[in-house]
Amino acid sequence: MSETIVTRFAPSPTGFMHIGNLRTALYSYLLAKSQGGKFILRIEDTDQVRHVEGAEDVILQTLKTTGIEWDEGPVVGGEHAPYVQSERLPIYKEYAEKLVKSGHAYYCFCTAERLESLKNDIGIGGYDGHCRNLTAEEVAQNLTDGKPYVIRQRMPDEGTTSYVDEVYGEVSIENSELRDQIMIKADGYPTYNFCHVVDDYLMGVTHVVRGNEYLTSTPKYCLLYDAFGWERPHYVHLPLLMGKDADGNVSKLSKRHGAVSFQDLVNDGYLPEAIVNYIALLGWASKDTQEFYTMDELKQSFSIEGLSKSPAVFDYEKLKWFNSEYIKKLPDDQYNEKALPILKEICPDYVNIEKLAVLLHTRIDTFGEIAEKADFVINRLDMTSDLYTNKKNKTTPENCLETLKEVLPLLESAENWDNDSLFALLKQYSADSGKKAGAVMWAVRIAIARKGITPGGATELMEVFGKEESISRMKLAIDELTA
RNA sequence: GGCGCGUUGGUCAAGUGGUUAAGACUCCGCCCUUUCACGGCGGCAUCAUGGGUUCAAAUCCCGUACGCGUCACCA
Repeated sequence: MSETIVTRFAPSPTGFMHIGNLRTALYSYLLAKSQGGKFILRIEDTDQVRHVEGAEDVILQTLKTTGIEWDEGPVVGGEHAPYVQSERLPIYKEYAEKLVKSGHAYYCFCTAERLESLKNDIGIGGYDGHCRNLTAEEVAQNLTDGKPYVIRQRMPDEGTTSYVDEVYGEVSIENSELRDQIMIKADGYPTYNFCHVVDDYLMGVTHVVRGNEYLTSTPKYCLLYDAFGWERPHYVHLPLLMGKDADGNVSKLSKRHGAVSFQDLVNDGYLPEAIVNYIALLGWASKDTQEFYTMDELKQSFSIEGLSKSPAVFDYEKLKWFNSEYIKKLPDDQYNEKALPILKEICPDYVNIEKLAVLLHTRIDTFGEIAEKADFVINRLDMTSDLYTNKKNKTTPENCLETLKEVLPLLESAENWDNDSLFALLKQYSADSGKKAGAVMWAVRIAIARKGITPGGATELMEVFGKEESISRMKLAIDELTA
């Protein structure tokens, strides 16, 4: 009988969801779901100093909108409740005491000052084991004296500890490298190093999926499992997500590289589906060349073998491409639901925003770009007459002026102001006048748009502007060219 | 600094001893075309480095370099 896979995502509530954390959650979720397993969400809020109010909601909300559903955890509950560590304090205390009794842990009464001076003497993070061998009487005396204390894990003096990571293979560390880390802090809260082990065991987690910053500290956790006599879980460490700065240097993805939280990305106009699709492929790849994945397809395809060992650089260009593809695939009603409110907000009343939205559909990478792409609609841009010069169509400011003067009355008397009618009208003029269609279109488009690169052609834009504004703009253009 | 992990084009990557070293993004060119975009076609560009092992190495071994991570009463 093969065991049922149980994975978890255990974020600490910091107030925002880093994209790297989201990817960890995704992989953890996918690993469970790819094998019909269970996925648990647990909140690790043991750092009271850095606690942020309402931060838990950000986590829940992000997972919901990305489609990562937890089988056990906050809101949905489960047989291992509670799922918030600050509500599990007695459990950690109990298990820590067990280790003290068995000799795998000990009380430490060293003051912050003493620890600080140690740093100067024996280097970073050193602890000299000062309280390692206190007698039971000394401990009891200190306790009755009310001295503050922590509980430390007693590391073996010699030997090595190793484990086999599912991604990186065997990892071995000399026990002499391991510090007697703190399990229970002076404020009674446990540290991550201790409580995640207890919780993972108690909750039946079979596969620990997390970033590879834990790769070298995992032997300490293995030792904890051993001390309790528990079976060690499988470890799946993930390559880190990197960012590249202006100088081309890479480092762990952080705010200096741009928007790095899920919410930032959404606010910039990225679709959750596109974000998930992109980050799924940052550090994982399937054997085939498929690029687009729905969450269901990811659940089907995901496997540990596809995980990469080397760090991946987050590339905003590729995210943009994914996003533009997802926008193009969006059905009209869903696209309009997002685009129309933005256009309504920024466009003058005479603008046909429905038509403009259609033009923009295949031309934006993010919804945040709409304002920029539509700037010429919102304002009459400053322009110079050299925009009228186009080599391919052999246009010049002079011949454009002539075209505009001749076209203006035709437009003024036009009865239908839709794209097809306007296009037919200008085509007819082109045939009658013997001018190239492209040249006519160019003159009209520049005159009304006042911009070289526009979403859509001359007649499409006239439809967007409506008759009155189009003609008004054209008259302005004629005046400027004449002067 | 000690320890650990990593290194295929600018980026994401496939590749598990014999391949013309896939594919995608970016960039460039061409076609389509009322500009731009979309779409279609094509192109530039990669196995960090030095030694081995082997008939044969991007693939296996060792060294070097570089990068990253980690050494907290943070997670």
